[in-house]
Amino acid sequence: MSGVSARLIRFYESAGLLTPAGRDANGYRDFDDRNVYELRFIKRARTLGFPIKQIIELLNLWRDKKRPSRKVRALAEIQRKVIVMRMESHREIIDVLTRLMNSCQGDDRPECPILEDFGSKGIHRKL
Amino acid sequence: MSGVSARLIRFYESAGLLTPAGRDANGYRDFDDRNVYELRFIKRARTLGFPIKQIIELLNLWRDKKRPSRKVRALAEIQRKVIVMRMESHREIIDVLTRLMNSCQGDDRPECPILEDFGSKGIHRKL
DNA sequence: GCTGGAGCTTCCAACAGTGGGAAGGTCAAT
DNA sequence: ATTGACCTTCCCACTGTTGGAAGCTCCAGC
Repeated sequence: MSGVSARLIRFYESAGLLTPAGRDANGYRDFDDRNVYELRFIKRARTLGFPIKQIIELLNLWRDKKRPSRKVRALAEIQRKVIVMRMESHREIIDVLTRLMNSCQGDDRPECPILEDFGSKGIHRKL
Repeated sequence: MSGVSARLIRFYESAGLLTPAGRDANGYRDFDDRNVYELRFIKRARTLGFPIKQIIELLNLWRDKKRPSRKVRALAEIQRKVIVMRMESHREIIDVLTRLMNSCQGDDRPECPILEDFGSKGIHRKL
């Protein structure tokens, strides 16, 4: 129902994300609507790259009916900045890799500017 | 000289990346030019996001004087694709977070479209 | 010489998230 | 009653990096 694997559900529960599910007489977990909702919530937040700790905070805000939406927005803003920074460094990496690949013939000869770049000293000002 | 922490040097050595450094009479590692070169190589490759296993392959190619540059280029190409894919998913995440943030007032009231989105079912076609 | 501090050595643990597997219990269908 | 597919808990692996502890060594100051 949530699309989360049994394994991961147990992990989320032990990590304090998920409200522990009730147990049947045989000890099996009995998930209610709240659990399913939380799991979808967690899955969505993970998809957006939120780390576990942040998701705990988000869930606490969700559970608090009197939360100020300001706090939710602040968490989203932090996350956005994190992802933007990562994307920028990815952008740089792609630029460098593209440049290196263009400089390398990629044939049967051993000469390779990529390997030379990797070992060269002091060229890498920024990246 | 390489800019790699002592800790990480030992890890790289144990992981089979770095040619094991010679030892002095007291058991201390005695790094030579080759070690320093390899460490700079590793550092550069890590900066570009290459995982350890790929770096091992790259170092093996570097050590092989008769390597075909084709192989080096192929590894760089794979890595480029990996980073491009990551960047694209980051791009999507940023779009979603930006949209969510714009939809949330971010004041003292509890209403928050971000939380509502996280728990809603079936809306997340792609992201 | 003796002591302190800063290096070195090793091993063990932790982080974030998953996945993999073992060992045992339970349930439903055959 | 047996089989297969679940459930339960546990521990381990992985990515790369950092942290600590315990013990040794080196050098500088006194």
